Amino acid sequence: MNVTIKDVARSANVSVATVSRVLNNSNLVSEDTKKQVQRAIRALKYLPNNLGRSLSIKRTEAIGLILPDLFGEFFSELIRGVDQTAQLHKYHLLVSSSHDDRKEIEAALQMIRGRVDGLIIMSAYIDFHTINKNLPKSLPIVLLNCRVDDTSFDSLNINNYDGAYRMVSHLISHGHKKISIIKGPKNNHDAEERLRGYRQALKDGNAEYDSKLELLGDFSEASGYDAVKTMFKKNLRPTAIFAANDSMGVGALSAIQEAGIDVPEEIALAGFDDIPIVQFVKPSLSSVRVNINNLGALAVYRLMQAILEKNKFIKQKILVPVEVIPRESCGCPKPTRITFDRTISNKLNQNKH
Amino acid sequence: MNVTIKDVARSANVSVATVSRVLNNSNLVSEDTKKQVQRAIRALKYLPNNLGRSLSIKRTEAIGLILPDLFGEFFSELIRGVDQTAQLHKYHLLVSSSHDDRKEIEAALQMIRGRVDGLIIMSAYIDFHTINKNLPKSLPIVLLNCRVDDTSFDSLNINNYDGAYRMVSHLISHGHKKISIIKGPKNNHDAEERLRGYRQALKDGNAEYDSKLELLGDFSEASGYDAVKTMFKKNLRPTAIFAANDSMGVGALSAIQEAGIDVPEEIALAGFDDIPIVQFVKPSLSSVRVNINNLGALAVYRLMQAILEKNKFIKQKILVPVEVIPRESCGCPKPTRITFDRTISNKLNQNKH
DNA sequence: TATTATAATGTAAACGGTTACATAAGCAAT
DNA sequence: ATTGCTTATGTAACCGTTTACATTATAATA
Repeated sequence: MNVTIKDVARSANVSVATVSRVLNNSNLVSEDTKKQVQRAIRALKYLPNNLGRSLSIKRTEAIGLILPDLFGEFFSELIRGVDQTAQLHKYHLLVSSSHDDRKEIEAALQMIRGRVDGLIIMSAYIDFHTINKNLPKSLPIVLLNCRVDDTSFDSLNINNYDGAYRMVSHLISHGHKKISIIKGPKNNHDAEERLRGYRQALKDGNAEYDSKLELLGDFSEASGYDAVKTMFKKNLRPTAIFAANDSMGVGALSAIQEAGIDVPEEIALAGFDDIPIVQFVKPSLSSVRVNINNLGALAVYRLMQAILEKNKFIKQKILVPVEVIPRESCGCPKPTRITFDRTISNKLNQNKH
Repeated sequence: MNVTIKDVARSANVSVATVSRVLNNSNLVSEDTKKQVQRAIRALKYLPNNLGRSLSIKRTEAIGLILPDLFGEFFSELIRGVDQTAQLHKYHLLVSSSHDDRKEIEAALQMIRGRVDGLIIMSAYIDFHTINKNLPKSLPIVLLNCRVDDTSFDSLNINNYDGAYRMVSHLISHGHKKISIIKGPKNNHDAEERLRGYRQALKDGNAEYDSKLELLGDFSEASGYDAVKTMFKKNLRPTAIFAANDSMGVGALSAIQEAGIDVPEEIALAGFDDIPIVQFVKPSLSSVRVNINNLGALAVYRLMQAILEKNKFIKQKILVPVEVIPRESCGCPKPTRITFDRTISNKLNQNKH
């Protein structure tokens, strides 16, 4: 059906080996022959098939990224960071997303297997057993923000605990003693760690602990909005609220303002992730900055090490540091606007041209 | 190195054909033999290699999605829509992003070629020639939001022109005669179409046309903010501003409010895309709703048709309709909150379990 | 001139699967 | 006993590349 290397060889009156050499810029082929082959390639509109090539050289020159069903800017930032870094290493990226239960993730692992030279996995449902059952021992893997205990995998985790701890401590330093949290979704590792940081900060800061102050949320704007509405309905009145991510923080802000309550005078507010939008709401939202782009870049960097050094690669568990960004919503003065990573990366892109 | 089908065959004392039959649930193999083979598979921890399989059956059971340099919520929504629909058809998705010039997109096409059974392409830089040079004639393709003139490709486009036209007409119906636009990035097809709609609406509505009212932007929050700051500095005072996307709309809102000017009383404001956040800013932002999730789903649907019906698939150019959502920022009363697609799709997901 | 090194090309065996076709065994019908 | 059908299995070609090794031609050296 499609034209193959054999057709080219026949048409150019050479062997397939010679055609292959031309394709791979081998210097073991004479100028005349090379021209002749290239003519045939053009004439037949020949396009090499990657499958055959990969099978033969046992490399795909691609890495895989397995993601849960996530939404918002985190997702695109992460993919961008991963893709850009992969391209830097002359690797291509294959993303497979929306895997939110064990079956789906197993299916994803099975399909990606053989198509990539290494794999970055971000999933709440991944574990030693699932990986070992579905992936060859020899495939380099980096786990991203996974719940991982043993040292058999290289792993990268955002220091969610530390970020939450420091942000809540910051609220306490403003004098708050009654601080609510709007929690993230059940079964989400990030959410759990942020909750843990919140609790520890309360304890260490001698602030009030009350399980009623722990409001339910699922990381969406709407859930943050609803959490606050429900809170008011129950006549709960914390002096500060820590939203486990910015989307919920923005939703919460909207609900507080609708109730005619001033932020930060009557209720202080803080979020997590530092998505671009939080600098543009009124008042600007204090948040915990996670450099998602860098996170993706770092994951690829580790993976490339693992692929290249194969046997002598040393697995690590890395905690990626975060940064508290105080803004108006917690009672701090408005800081100068931060330049986005995006802007920086765009500039880098432009330099490439 | 890795264990192959041959190793399994040897270990189970059968031929590779029999092992293959077991793997593919052929009913041409006796129960006893099947058990024996399965035992060997488990014992050797055999994992079939997709490359070999795909090469042999000439199908990959995967589709590709080629994207420009992505940021913001648009892309996560799109990827989700595409992935979910692909999974529905038992297909897997390979995403390749960050292709913002001709060279990069050619590299992407070359790498993805052979690894997928069909391709969805979204790019400002794609054209007939690039596709024909880098992809086999036989590969089914759907173009998404590309600048496409001829009918040689199946294509899907958001009706940007119509959305902008109707939103600006809506502003005019509020009595505005002096309406600014914050434009999107150069060379962006969406941005161009939205600008075209803006201009035509001004003309048809007998509103003032002045090229000074066309402010520069690049779809980022910061650019919307800066556009308005610059506008004030130049003492330009339109009574309404149409931001070519919501991110810029939010940035613009922030700048207007910092100047102590009331929205919508003194300046009305509207955006485009209807990202979730716009319902939660004060005042809520009027916008043009694009059902991105559906857009992705529709693209996959068309592609699956093209893959399955191969020869008898009829190429179309489809314009995806959009919806004007008036909110407070243009002077309309605040509508009831819309349920997100996300929420709907999550519910669908839950039903799957 | 005979020998050896080098350069250009070809042959054929991988890579890891699937599958058309061949074969063999068992059984029922003639 | 022969024939034909069904079921289970094996053999080997094929998918589209790369590449180790073999071969040949050409030039340099003894």
